[in-house]
Amino acid sequence: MAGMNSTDRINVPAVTPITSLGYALLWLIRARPQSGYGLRMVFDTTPLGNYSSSPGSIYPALKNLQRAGLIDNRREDGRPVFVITGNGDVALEAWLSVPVTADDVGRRMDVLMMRFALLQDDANPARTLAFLESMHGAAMAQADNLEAFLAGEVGGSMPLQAQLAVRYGLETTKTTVRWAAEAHKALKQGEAKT
Amino acid sequence: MAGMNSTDRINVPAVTPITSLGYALLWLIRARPQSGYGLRMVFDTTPLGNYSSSPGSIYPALKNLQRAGLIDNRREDGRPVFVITGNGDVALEAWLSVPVTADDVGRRMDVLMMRFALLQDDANPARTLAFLESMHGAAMAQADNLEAFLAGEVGGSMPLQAQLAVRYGLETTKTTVRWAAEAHKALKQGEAKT
DNA sequence: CCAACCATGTAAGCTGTTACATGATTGA
DNA sequence: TCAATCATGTAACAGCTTACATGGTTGG
Repeated sequence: MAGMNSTDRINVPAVTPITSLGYALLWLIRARPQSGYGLRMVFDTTPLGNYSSSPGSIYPALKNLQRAGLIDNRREDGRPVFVITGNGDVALEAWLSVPVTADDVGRRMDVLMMRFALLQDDANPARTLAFLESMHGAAMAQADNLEAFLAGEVGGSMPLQAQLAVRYGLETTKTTVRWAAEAHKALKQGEAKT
Repeated sequence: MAGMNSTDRINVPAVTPITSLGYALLWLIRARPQSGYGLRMVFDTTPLGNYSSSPGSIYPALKNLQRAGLIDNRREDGRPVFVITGNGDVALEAWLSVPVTADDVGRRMDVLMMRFALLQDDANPARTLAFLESMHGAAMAQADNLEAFLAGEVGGSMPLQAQLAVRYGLETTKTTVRWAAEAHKALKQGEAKT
């Protein structure tokens, strides 16, 4: 047993946390069970979150989802397909429902926009509106943060161009506030028509 | 020599390309020669690009700059300081002068804003204006790209919420266009006053 | 003398990417 | 039969981050 340490006998790879790419895959699989190859083709032909369609991205993420018990690998009509499990559905629902934070708005707008796109045709239409409301509130909070920073000790004494750079972040955040309000209105109108 | 392969005798780490963090360090060192610790403190007390002040970020980047011959490690009054070399100055000047592309605007605004902040008090004031003009043009090009995409085959047939997500990118880009124009005006006015 | 600061480093992880390799199936 | 498509995988890298470790110096 010389030279053996605790990791030597562990051959079961750990389940790492599900990433945004993982949730995108989960959503696609729930919408239509398909193979890894099929999923890659989806990423190839649509601008889904800007993720790469290369195997090095997709397959490791699928392995991880499977290890986490969120998807299953079956064979239908001789073709391999991934299907979502009960746990997978629960996890996806939970992720889609997480409230938006000011930090999200400041640093992960790309992920938020992907979540918004995945909420398309959601079983519970109110959830999309709740998402936009949450985002609207978080963006306003983030705008307050940035304004407070600029008015404060540190922000106010920065060189002009550093201040202008922060001001750009503020303008972008305000754009987010406006967009969330407009998207909310657009969806509510579409809803009323039904 | 059994078991030996070509990598066994290579102990000189390769010089990897200089990253945006590297250029930020280079700029700070040029402004004032100082130790790695001193640089960390700068990242600690200012929001420089949102980089971490942790040693795991700074020291490897400094090593790389040194390997590339862009900085030197000296000792002044018994204290260690990094100083910029002639090559370092050339590399920094070149990086600060690179034209802005539409892709930069779409995906690396954080880096562009850091560059803008580093142009503060530049030896050549016209360069800052040129940067903003370049950014303005690139942002307009990017806005055209997004509008063309939405009007086109693929974009037009996407689900509503995916379209709204792209539209968010468009609004953000338009904000960039406006900001660049306003910053340009602000800096020209400040220049005229002198 | 010892807490606080100065100074530098490594290991592991995160969340992907590009590039390469491999084989099965299938329709023309 | 052979090119195209279907299907899955690994290795290496990118550009950081967090967490941990390690010592020297210095002022009170």
